Amino acid sequence: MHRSSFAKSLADLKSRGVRLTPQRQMILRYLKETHEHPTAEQIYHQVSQEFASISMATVYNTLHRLTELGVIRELSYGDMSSRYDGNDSEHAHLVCEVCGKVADVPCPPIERFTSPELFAHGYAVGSYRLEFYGHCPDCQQSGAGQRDSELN
Amino acid sequence: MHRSSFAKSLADLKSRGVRLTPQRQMILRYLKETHEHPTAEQIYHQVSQEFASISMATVYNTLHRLTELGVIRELSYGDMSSRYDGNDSEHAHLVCEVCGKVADVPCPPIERFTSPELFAHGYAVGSYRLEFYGHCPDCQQSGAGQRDSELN
DNA sequence: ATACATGCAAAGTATTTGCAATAAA
DNA sequence: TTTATTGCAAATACTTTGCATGTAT
Repeated sequence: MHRSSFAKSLADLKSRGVRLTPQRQMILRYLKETHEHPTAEQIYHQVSQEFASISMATVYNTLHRLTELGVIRELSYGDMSSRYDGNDSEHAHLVCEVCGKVADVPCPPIERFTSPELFAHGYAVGSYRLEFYGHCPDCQQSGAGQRDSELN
Repeated sequence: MHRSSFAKSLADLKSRGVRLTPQRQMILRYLKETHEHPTAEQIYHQVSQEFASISMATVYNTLHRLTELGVIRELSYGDMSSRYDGNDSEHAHLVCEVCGKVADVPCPPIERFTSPELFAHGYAVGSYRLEFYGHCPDCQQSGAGQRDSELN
């Protein structure tokens, strides 16, 4: 038996002296338990059900703080709101350009696609992002495809 | 001698029946000639010098159209405005998280990092994006680092 | 000639901020 | 008790839209 990813992150944050308000715990738990890559809006909606008075400002505050602390990831896109990912292990994403759904895919270790030219620029690289864009199975069959709003 | 990337794209668009207004040509030329990955604002500013009456709406319209046509790429980020890339060949980016500067890096062919799991999801993948985040040489030495606004 | 692009100003959306009230440590 | 976080409302930043005018083909 191993502790949930949520419990692990929580302990980690506590040991780092991060203040753990109920709001933060709920947001973190939700992100660690879902695989949905929700938007701030969806997180707000979800967490509101248990904690009615929470505000969007707190949701955004918390998401930034957790991202900065490295326990979640922010995925930003040009034409839709950012999505948040509780899976902090190394992986890539499959993004549906029609409905916005995001799926996780395993990803080769970073060394696989780093080149000497990369280092030649002298950047101190801390992280990377690999994403594939396309149409998900649902949106391929339903000719027109559902909008970003409907499912995902 | 080979035709400039701009001339090539222009001919390509013409043959595809795309209406080539002076505004569009200027924006496209600028993007094909710079390696700066400018924002919409920067493009507007630059093109305004030759074509004073151009509007932001036209800049955005054009950027979307050109992206859709596949001759440029849009790079969106969470905390700053999108940047546009006239280099339509396969490559990755090095992004400075301090000043926002974006550099091109060669990138292995897509097959190098696709896995069976990727296909198992059934997505029809059309494109991908690979980005490395870190601190550029300039921002590493200048301890505090310049802000997104200053240089890049 | 005509469909499509432009430019303006107004609207929209996502996200951020200031600040007084509140609660975690 | 102290200092960071919350929640509200107002503000900002970026991007999009409606519509009358203009223009590339």
